[in-house]
Amino acid sequence: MRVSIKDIAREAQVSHSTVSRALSDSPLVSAGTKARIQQLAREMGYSPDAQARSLVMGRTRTVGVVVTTITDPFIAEVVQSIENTAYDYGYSVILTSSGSQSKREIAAVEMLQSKRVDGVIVTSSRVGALYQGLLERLEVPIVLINSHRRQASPSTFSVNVDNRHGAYIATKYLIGLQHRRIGYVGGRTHHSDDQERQAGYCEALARANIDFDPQLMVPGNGRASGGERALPHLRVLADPPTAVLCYNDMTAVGLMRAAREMGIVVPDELSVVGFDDIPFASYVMPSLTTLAQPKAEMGRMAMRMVLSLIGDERAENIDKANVVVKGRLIVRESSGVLTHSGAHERAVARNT
Amino acid sequence: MRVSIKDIAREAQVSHSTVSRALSDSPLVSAGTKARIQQLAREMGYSPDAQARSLVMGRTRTVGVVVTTITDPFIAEVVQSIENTAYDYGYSVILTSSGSQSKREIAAVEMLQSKRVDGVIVTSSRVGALYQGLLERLEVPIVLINSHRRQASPSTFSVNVDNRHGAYIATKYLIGLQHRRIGYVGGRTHHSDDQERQAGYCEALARANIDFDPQLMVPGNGRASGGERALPHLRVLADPPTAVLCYNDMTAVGLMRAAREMGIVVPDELSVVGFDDIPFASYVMPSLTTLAQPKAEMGRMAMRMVLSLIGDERAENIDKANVVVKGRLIVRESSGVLTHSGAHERAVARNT
DNA sequence: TTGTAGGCGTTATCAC
DNA sequence: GTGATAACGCCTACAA
Repeated sequence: MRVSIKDIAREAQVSHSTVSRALSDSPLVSAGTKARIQQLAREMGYSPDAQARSLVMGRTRTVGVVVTTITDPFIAEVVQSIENTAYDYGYSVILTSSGSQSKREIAAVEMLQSKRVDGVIVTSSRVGALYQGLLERLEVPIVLINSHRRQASPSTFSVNVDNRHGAYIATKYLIGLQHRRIGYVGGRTHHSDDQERQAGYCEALARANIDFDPQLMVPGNGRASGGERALPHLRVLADPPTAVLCYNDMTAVGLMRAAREMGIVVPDELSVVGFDDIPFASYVMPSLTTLAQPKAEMGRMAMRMVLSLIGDERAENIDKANVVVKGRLIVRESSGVLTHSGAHERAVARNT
Repeated sequence: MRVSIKDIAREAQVSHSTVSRALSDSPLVSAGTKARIQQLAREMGYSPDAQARSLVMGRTRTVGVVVTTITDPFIAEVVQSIENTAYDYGYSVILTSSGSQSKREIAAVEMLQSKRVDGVIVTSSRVGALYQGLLERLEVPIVLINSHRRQASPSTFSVNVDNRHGAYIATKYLIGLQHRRIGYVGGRTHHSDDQERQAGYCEALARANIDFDPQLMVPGNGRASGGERALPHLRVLADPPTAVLCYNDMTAVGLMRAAREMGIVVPDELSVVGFDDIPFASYVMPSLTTLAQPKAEMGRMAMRMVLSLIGDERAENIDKANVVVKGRLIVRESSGVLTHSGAHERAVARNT
């Protein structure tokens, strides 16, 4: 049988309210009985029932985290940071994944509502009108990480990477390496982050007086297969690109795989730059130059923003706003100065 | 204000018990009032309070999942499968990560106990005596995935990959490719899964009448850095290995990176085999031959085993046991038949 | 300093 | 069929 404060009360010959006070370290209990009760509670293996407490307190100290899939390495890092931060503040995390299916999005929101979470964090989703409406009906703070949404709302805030800036920096870097024919392989079209990255890419070209060539911009899908399929479209051009910026690292990885199969040497013949800096970016070969998103920081900020919106004093100095954080370029091996040497010479040279 | 069954009762001019019955679709309510109440509940935006319900029902329909870190791609896949299965059965998941710190392990168990989870799944942890004792005090079913534990206990079951068999298969495969000098780069020493994989490796050698050479077995740490550091130790040997089995994929990836830096061509000069089949195994270059663990199946089994142990009728046909599942070898590019050709010829040949 | 009583939102057991 | 009433485990006025 599970032991409750009543059981302790009986054992200690006091009322259950005294036990409750003693266990919450209230000053309204004599030091003696307090110590005695706390000791007893330990001995009896008492564990407070969070549900009963929440029922009367009106707070669960629980947040819901909604992801598309936790197997996405970017999302996993963000979630890890959310969980760590939640732990620091005495909160726990209910994890739900939607697989981008609206049926599961709906189920997730309903379940989080029934569980009476104090706040919700949504990561990397396209938040449709229906979904957003659902979320807002929860009447708890909502923080969206890298998620596009229709419109602002009083209780919904966001933490986003500066997509435009990131793509701008990355493209500018490639231009600095003398590249003039720079491709862009996108994510899913109509996703706002893809569009923003496109915009940053175009802006960098424009500032360097490089004509934008729509042929150099091909769509992907945010996964490796997108990059893999994109490369042939670029190589078939009369004047193919010498460098490619990819929507994200997985796209870049797929593109590099295609390059290898086509016998194109990266970075000698083609520079490749990704976006995200997933852990694997440094382990692919060649290792991937990429625009790193501050994933841990974003998770931490989102969690603290939720706390702040809930009214937790410990996080009151946190911005309650739509925060935009800047990424930074991490230069690795997949990018290099434009050269005119062929692959063959290079490969031989490397092995002598 | 949040709407409760009392609010609906007032509005519908019935007692709150009738509302409760109507909403749970009890046959003890007339079809008319039932429909009326359900309609009203929808209009008023009613959401049942899971905590209040759990309080009286004695079940939360929630399971706790304890991981070391969700950023481990193997763990992420397992957790995703757990979450999917939980969703299928109407359960939700509380995620906690311990970072292998006993302080956080303790906190996690306490929190899960307070939250009154119906069961717990622990992934890829070394479950120390203290930790296991703590878990068992929860008095709920516990299922360990790939986690070593001291001893059996009535409510604690496990789902494990057959480490010995997996390493045996992988090593046998390399022997079949004519390799005779085969190295093994371990995980953290004293982890039982590492020891079991070692045993499988040794067994395969023994059956092929290949002498076991302790010099060919070097420790790692389960991460890329372990593989990276291990390779030099192997190459410095008088008779270095022509193939290496690694404790896991990350170790293999690190080892391949070291190989590249040392100018060793995989698989021409060195065959590399991993263990796990993390998603990236197929994207590293060369792609990694590895022993795949059935991650989705393991997550699903663990979750269903919990349900079965809880007494959920829908999962009653599930084994309540210490299940061992077999992995299967996935041959990719990082392994090949032993040859005596040098790197130079090969590399040139490839680029012509 | 301690005890009594009420209530949080449910479900369940009785009567009627 | 429906409605009181109690109970789940906890917190918190209010009373003593």
